[in-house]
Amino acid sequence: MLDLKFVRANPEIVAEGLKKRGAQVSLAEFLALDEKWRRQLAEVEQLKNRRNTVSEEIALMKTAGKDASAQIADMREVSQKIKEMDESLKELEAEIEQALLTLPNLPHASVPVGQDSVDNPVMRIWREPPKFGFDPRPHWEVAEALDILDFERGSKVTGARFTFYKGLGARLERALINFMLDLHTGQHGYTEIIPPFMVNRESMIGTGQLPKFEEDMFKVEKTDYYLIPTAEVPVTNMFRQEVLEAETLPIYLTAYSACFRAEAGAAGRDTRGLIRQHQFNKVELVKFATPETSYDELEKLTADAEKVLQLLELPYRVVVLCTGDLGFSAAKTYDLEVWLPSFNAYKEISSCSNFEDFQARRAGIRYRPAPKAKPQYVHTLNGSGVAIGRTVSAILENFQQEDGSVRIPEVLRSYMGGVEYIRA
RNA sequence: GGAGAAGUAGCGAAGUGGUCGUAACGCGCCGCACUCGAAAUGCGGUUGUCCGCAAGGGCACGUGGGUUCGAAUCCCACCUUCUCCGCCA
Repeated sequence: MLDLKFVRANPEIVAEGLKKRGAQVSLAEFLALDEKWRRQLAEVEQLKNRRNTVSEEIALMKTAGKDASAQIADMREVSQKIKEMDESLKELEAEIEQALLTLPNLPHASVPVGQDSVDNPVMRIWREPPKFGFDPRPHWEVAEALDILDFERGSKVTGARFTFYKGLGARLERALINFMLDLHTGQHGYTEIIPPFMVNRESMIGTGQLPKFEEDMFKVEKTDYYLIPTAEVPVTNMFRQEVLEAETLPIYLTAYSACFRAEAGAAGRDTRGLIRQHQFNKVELVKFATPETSYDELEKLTADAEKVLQLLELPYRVVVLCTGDLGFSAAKTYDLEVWLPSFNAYKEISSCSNFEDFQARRAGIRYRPAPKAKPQYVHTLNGSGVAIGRTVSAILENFQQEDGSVRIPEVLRSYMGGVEYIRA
């Protein structure tokens, strides 16, 4: 959420930022609404002041044994007026709140202006894509030949975009989760979290999934709960409506969770394989930082995610999302894209963002810069560290052998019970 | 799921219709004094937020409603925690 005061004072800066994203927003209407609200607020507060003063007088008169019926009758009218005005004020507030909640974050100055993913500049490339002496197969074919993924039964038991992992396939998924958590906790200084996989509506608003993207979520019937689309939601909301002590920052948390996405609008895209599932596993990185350090922290967080791919020997590149491709809540985002031979392209496997105070303002996450100082909003960051299902895909495709077996990267073997190759 | 109890500042806790919710009292924390220094002791300070150029106001006692001239206090609904029972991995 943008700062109302900032929007009020700098409408042209806000309008420009939103335009760079390609968002069509009329600020004039919004500002008029705000103006109206402030006018009414001043008016009703004056009435409340009068009510408070006179009520005190009534109390004094009563204890003195005097008749206060004239004042009481007077206040009855004032109170009625206040009630009416409070109601209309509440409606105005709700309108402003709604407008504010549906405005996306402003891009950081360093974010390149562009329309869509085609305009995302490539920052760096790690390892060239592999060359095969044979026709490499897509991961779903590799996996079915090895009997480690069962897409058909997933569809039967649940529906499209659900999958059974089996044998060494399941083992590989579990190995990756453990490897990544061990790396981030052991080498990168993160504290491990296992969060709830369902959250309430407040939390979804806190990180920016709601109110705009309801269709992308799975909602649990008869409750206020949503299945989490990423551990970012519960982990960031851990400190919702709290004031953190400055010396505790930065906070580094890493969490494994299953993630659930309705994938509305994705019909027909990536229908085969593990790339686009309704349920997938992910190890997430979340940081809470001061505004002064948050962009350094973003670089470090991205490096932490990259380390996973490097140790797994997977070729990848890093792009910076241009203004038009930036997510709703993010001020700046780096995407890590892993090479997938079956796509003959790089595919997103991690998205690392600095949200600045956008989420913190929604969720009320603050810190006290100094012992006596006013609380300030923290900056929140997160990134996949990394998506597990897509990593499995990348391993199956990049490390497949001509005989159909798949080489397990060195670093994973101890997690795989010493297995070096998955064979049929 | 059933029965009971409770939610007030960083923590404990008082207040049960008006005369001070920047909230008694205690702990903690900050400053000062005393001291070579510390401890102990004494004195002072210690919520957040909104509107306003300011002066100055408004709001908040789990949350949301209601009653009243006036609600932490009375009424209703909900949330959370605790105790007991039931069920359960």
